Amino acid sequence: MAANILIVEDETSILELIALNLQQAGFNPIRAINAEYADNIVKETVPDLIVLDWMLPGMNGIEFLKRLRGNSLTKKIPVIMLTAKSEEDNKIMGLNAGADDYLTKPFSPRELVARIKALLRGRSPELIDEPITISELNLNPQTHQVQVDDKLIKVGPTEFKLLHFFMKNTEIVFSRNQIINKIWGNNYDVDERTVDVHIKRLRKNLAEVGKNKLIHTIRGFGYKFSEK
Amino acid sequence: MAANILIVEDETSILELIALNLQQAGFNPIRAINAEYADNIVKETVPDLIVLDWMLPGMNGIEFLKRLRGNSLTKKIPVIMLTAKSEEDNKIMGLNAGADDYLTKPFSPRELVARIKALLRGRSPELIDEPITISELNLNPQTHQVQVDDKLIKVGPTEFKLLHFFMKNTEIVFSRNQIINKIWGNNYDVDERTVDVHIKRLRKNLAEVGKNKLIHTIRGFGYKFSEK
DNA sequence: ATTTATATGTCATCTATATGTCATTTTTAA
DNA sequence: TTAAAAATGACATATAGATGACATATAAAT
Repeated sequence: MAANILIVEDETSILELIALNLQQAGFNPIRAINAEYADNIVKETVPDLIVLDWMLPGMNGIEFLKRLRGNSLTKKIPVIMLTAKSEEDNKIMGLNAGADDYLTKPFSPRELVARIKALLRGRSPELIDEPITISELNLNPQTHQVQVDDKLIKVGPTEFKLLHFFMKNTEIVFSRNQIINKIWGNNYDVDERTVDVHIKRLRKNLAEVGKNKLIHTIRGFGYKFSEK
Repeated sequence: MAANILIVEDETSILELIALNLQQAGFNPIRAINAEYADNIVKETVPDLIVLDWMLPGMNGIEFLKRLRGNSLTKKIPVIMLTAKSEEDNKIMGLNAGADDYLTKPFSPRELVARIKALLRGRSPELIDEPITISELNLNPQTHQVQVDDKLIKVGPTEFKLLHFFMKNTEIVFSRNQIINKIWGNNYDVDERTVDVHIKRLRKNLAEVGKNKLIHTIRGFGYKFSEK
């Protein structure tokens, strides 16, 4: 569920520093110590954002970036470039090559996280855990609360995940299998009917505040969360 | 943990005076003798607050301020403007440009510190280690005491840190790993279950004054401190 | 330096809550 | 009216969290 962020950085101390901070900020860091390695990772799982060091052994950052931009699958991934202070001029080259933002070393991890959030907010807001309100129903991932006005609603762990997922993806119909993959994970083996049961439980919870109608059954296809 | 405060002031005597006083007040002062220099610093580490002189050589204070407000990352940093008495009219301009407070020279360092605290209290209370009281439970980091009314509560070292952390970050759910990182430090290797044990000990301590309910278990996610 | 007290982290056990499945009932669309 | 799909209630099981005990580590006192 958390955004996958690929970090391409050859200095392992910095790599770890970044990874740790991203983890703390609720992201899922993926480490790569050079561009070749990163390239392989990208082929397997397209990350949601890339933090890319300018100076890398072998294929350098710019080259890797150009490659990313040349492929339709990876063309749109937001990229933040890391440059050393002395290479300041490179930032122009970096931005020209298609970087979305850049940061000069040394930088504060806090700022990096802030910039990542800023970029993700623009591109894929569903990946940052911000509070969501839909027809007075408010879900706050930080406080782990669901409420209407000031009335708190008790919701079990799985139901919470389910509701969060729905509220991040309103109006879209999901099959039971899609829901299982999103909530339980890809290689999890649960019965399709189990989804029905959790939907039922969630509806029961929401019924306390009269919001159970937000979850719609699409007969033959699955479920969707909709205001309409 | 101490708040980073950027001071932008061209007269080094005043700069040092301010820096000294902030240090004494437990803040971490960062010095800049002009706006260009300050700009570079801000790019590296976003400070928690800026003390900005109005009259500066080169780019003046207002210009710098406008620049700050134009960037989403720095937009929200509280800024205190310093103006000379003769420039009193400028305070209006300063506030228009987005300053959060202003102070006319000569000012007492004590007053500056007070205003800084006031601003931080509103924006990021976790940065000033002041006593915190939440539903009658009072924690004082200076005296290292926890009490309700006048009744002192005995709390072990780890439990104290834990409680302090929770009281600075109320309502937010933290995973056991996040708690470990915050309390034990980043590269410390303790079992996740250990958190449970310390939570239990803290609850036991708080139970003496009936405040154990302030710590909530969020099944499957972690713990949070909440009045609700 | 030695003793004493206090705090720490881990483990095994107990308890509460959540989970997934199934059988049954109800709803829906043709 | 009927067949398929979805809703529901019940239940056995799994899992996460609470707790008490203990051996060890750390700090304080002598």
